[in-house]
Amino acid sequence: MVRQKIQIKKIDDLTARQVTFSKRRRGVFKKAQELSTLCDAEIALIVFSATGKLFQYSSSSMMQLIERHREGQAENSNKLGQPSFQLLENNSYGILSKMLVDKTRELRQLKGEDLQGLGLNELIRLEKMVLGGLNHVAEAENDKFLKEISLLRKKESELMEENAKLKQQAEPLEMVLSKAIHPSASPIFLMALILLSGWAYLSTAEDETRRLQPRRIVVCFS
Amino acid sequence: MVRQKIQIKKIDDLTARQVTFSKRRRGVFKKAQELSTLCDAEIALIVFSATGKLFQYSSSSMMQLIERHREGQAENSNKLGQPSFQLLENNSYGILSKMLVDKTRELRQLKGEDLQGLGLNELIRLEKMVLGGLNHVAEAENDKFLKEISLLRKKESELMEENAKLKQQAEPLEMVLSKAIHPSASPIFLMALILLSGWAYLSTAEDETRRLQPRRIVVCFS
DNA sequence: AAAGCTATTATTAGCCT
DNA sequence: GAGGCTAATAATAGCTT
Repeated sequence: MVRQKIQIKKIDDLTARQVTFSKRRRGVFKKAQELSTLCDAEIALIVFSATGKLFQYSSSSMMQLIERHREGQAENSNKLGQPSFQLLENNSYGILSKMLVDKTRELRQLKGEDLQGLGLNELIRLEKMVLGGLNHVAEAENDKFLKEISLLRKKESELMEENAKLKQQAEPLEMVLSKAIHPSASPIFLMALILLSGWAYLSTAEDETRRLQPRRIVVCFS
Repeated sequence: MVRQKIQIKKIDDLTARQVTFSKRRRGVFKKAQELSTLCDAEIALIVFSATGKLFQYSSSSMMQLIERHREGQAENSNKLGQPSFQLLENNSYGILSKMLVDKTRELRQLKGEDLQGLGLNELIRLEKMVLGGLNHVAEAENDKFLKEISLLRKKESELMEENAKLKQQAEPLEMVLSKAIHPSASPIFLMALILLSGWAYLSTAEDETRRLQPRRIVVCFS
């Protein structure tokens, strides 16, 4: 921004990084305050330095703003109002249950998003026609763009896969909890499930590809 | 700050206030992001417009940052969770424990990735110098690229936040497990709780639509 | 209402003390 | 390290479309 333009990436030199942190932190806080005053907005700004020190600004009460933010986030949630949800809300598993509901909603929204390309290939071809072989800079740039996009898409795909895995891990817990607190669950019934599940897990977990197609299990007790 | 210096007080004209809000909001968010990237700081920024609309930015997970802020404020360093985790690793709850360990490792690797830009701005400027104003196609293409990249980065950020949230779900799981080793808990009940999780997973994972409506189970003993 | 355009002010990177 | 300086970039107020 000054004597020389800098690129926005982590500053290597520790001293320079600390100086920049101190200067820019003041700048951001000032901008936040100005925005709040000029436009009658409510703002909360929390900054942790790399060393873990906390700096904060809020136009009114930080707690109030955080609470309002939490409410705003949860605003869209209750459509899955499962019967078990009501049951869980007033007991010790309420927090966990609520988190699961929120997560489920977010995943549904995520899946609804359109992840397709935007006709980039068409534009690339058109550009090549116009430029011929003369513009090497543009081509290098395109490569850079395409690599970045490819990287981001790969990352996105990995993240979605991870999300799916995490989701699969988490959801059984919800079911477990709702069942676990049911007063009529018999210890013998649960023991039977222990035997079932232990065997089923061991017999499928060794192979990732089999996990999504568990063996069909037939168990007879006599 | 421009054509004429303004004083920092609430802007009277509604339209002007909205325009300024939109412009300056972008500015503050950009500054926050730059500070986070340049100085390796963790930042959460929550903005409510005068009309109550929520805008937010966070360098990692908003929930994590708010939680960290709350802890920092309370100054209650309770360091819970770690002891119980340690305990779990060597006991009979190995399956669940292993799932947690794996997930934690994956998330740590994910966080270690470098998500910074790749000097695209440098290339863009160079291209503009070479092409002058003649090549409108290339500029349209760049916009397209940049929008795609921006979209992907936004998506990536959302996914990472989601992952962080999913990770946080696991923490209650730890609490469940720490309760599991509480002397007053029934071993049979807790074993059932844990292993049923594995069973429920296997019995529903094959079908996305059935996941929230697990199969009805009938077990007969005689 | 939203997007683009400058003239101006605001911010700040690299130095220096 | 903290604070000050200044050239240079970044942000943006007031317009226009």
